[in-house]
Amino acid sequence: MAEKRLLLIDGNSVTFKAFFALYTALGKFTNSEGLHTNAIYGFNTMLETMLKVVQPTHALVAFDAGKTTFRTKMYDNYKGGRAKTAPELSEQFPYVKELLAARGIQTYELANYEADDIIGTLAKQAEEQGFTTTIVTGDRDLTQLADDHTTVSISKKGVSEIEHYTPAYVKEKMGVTPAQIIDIKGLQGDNSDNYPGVTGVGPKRAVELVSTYGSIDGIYDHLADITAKKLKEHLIADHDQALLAKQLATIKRDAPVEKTVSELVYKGDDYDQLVPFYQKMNFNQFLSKMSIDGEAPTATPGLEEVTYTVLTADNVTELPSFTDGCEFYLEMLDDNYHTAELAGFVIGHNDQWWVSRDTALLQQAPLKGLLENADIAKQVFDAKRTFVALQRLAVTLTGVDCDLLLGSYLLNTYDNSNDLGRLAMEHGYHQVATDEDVYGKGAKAAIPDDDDVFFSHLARKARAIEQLRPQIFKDLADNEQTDLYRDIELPMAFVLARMEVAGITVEASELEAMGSKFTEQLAEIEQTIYNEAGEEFNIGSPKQLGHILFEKMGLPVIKKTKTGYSTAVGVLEKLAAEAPIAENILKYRKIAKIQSTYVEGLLKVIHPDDQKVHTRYLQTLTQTGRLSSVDPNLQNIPVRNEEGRAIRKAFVPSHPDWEIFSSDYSQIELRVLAHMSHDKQMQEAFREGQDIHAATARRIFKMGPDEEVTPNIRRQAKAVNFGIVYGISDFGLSQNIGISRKQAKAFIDTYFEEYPGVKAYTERMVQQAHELGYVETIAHRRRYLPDINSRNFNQRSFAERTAMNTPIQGSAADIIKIAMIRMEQALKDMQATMLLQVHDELIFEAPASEIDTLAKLVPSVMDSAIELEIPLKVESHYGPTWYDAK
DNA sequence: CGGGTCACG
DNA sequence: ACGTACGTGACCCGG
Repeated sequence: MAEKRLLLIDGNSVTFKAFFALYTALGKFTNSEGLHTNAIYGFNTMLETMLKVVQPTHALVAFDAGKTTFRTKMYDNYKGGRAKTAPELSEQFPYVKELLAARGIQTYELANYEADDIIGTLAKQAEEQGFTTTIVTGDRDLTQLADDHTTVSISKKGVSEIEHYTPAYVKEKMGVTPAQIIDIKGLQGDNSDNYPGVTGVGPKRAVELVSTYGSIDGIYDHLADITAKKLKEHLIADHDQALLAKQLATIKRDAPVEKTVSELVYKGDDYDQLVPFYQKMNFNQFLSKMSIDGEAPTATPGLEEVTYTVLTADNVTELPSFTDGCEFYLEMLDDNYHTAELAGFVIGHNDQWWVSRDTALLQQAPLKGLLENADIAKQVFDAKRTFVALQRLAVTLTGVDCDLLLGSYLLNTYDNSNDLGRLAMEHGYHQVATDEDVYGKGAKAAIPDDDDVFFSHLARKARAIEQLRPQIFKDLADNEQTDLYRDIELPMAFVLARMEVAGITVEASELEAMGSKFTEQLAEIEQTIYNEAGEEFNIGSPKQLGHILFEKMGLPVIKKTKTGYSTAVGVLEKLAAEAPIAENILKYRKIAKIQSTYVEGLLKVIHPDDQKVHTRYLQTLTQTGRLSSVDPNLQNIPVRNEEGRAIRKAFVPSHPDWEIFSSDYSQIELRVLAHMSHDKQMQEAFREGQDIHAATARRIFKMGPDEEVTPNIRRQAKAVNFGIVYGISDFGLSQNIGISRKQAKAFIDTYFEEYPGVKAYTERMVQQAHELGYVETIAHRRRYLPDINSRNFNQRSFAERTAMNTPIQGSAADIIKIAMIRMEQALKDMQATMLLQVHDELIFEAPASEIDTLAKLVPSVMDSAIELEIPLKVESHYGPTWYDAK
């Protein structure tokens, strides 16, 4: 007999999961009638995966019937206190059922019972009839149903990420058998279902108790063996609660389900229903997938045909003049556009496309003129990348109107894929493949030899830019982000491009000299460490190091990581008092880091032609609006300790008798906080030019006017200020400055009393995040915080801290970006060149003769970039190397 | 390819 | 009861 495979899905749970997994894209998932479709889409994605993996012969999706069940009769507050289901979600349930009907899968619900109980009951029947069963849910409680013939698949974060629980995996992951899950639940209760277990027992303790005594009954049989006094008291006091909780957690295996397993035959897709359904939902991707699989004769094809003309030296002059603007895309396989081979390009408009592999054509008329003509609007994807690459051909891209990547990132910081095909998909446009699909991935990635494959892909990219542009601009306008896009981010792209192209000179000889010195030092320390350890081992391996320190030498274990012993700085510093080896390891680590990352790392990326390094600033990556820097990262060159700082001696001007000049904002984040919070006290401190950390110390420690602020007290106040900016928690602060949590809480409370405006600000940001789902910077940069309503404490807390921090960090990023754009203008008649940005600092090179001018000009541009309620302060330094510009 | 560690603001 | 400071990137190890 053929194998019988049953697929059982918890419809409510999976729909919920899908809804929240695609929550940030909620706005993108609507059909033409305004119905939200993200949960339906996510559900179907999950379903596709499961159908493929399980290949079921039978299937059913169970739903909850209503609010009252036999459990609410047992316990009034069962699932009480739950937030009402969002209407955007509840409207989707009927369509999930319609989808399932079209896919040939039955649905079922039963009054007084939850979906779990239907599943438990049918799984039991199936077991008796020799089925192999797969249960799909988002709820870990169902792992209690795992057995030799039943796997429980839990959809994790995303809808496509699925974890399969067999009994062995349950044991490994949760530390108990499937049958013991209910005992765990009995002890710890369930917050989301709103019932308590035993006071003081969390997951850790519950697992410990259950694995020792087997079950709740086992624990109460051996109460005498339990020595922890408090625990025992709680166990005794909460016995009834524990038994009730266990009962509530137990899934029924004998619910009065009127269906039998044999009735659940999976019929497969009904195209007459499914195709119109997908069309109604606007699920173009699922539609095209059907046709690729060759299953549905009526569906639209995967990708629409695209026509194009191949450009050559002969016909290039026949190009139109594009007075209405044009789309342009320059293809490179490698990320690093400073060096990547230029593989081809596409240009066109109104769905008329011209393509070529011959990028030399771009250097000739009419293309060069067109690209350099400010009056011909260009629509591109990643303007900075395109600009820098064209600059290598001596073509200066001018007149960019739309950068699809930049616009998309501003709308939603998560929509920042460097792959046009992927990004288009995130906006619901499916008529262009991803680069991975066309070019392949990893080492095997290559531009196709087949002209039609390559050119069609290019033409589709240009068409995607043309099609998506109106929507992006409309959405930006709706979000009041047009100014941010037009006046800050788009000009910023070209400022950054020119900084990247300029590069900064690094003296290889200086690095090499340092390198040989470090090599010697490392060899010496290495020997000392081997002697102290009594054997040779790899000091760079935390695993081997942990073995030596804590097993062989028997040093006390101070902290553990997920995988073993922690050997982080804090731990080694504590050990240093009793073991000199710890001190030496710290020394070794410090030098090894400088050597590998900065000496060797930088030497590898110095360009042989010009002795410079050319970083790439990622403008569409961070969630706050900051830049990041890669290949190499020039935003984390050492400065805090002397050995590392010496690396900066290798960064020099590119001409003799020039200097490195640097200006940085002083306390910009706290000033932004003082501005945004309107806090009177904090503003006063800044207006009077006080040392803000000392002023804070006076306030939170209630010091008299004559009392001296000692360095230690100031350090503590500084940590509190930082904490506030990061979105404070008493735990975090206590860890940072080594005080008790209680003391930390007292500090924070006093801080908020002294700076009530700051307190109101933090509360306002968290509230806004709850109400609108996002927070904003001064320039309307937006960050969505989907986890702000999470029932997971950790996720929610993180989102809350982020809600406080992002407007501050992000507004500081807005400010320096404005300054950079104005700076470039201000420098246009000077030789001085802006080279680097390090978040609150700008670095230039300039002839010595221009330094006096710069020393006035740069701070004035920077501190007037934006008008705040308090002044901005800028400090400047210069010298013959970056090291000296301090 | 993820985790640990450490460099920066 | 939960278990955290915010934002990044590069290197090394080991599976």
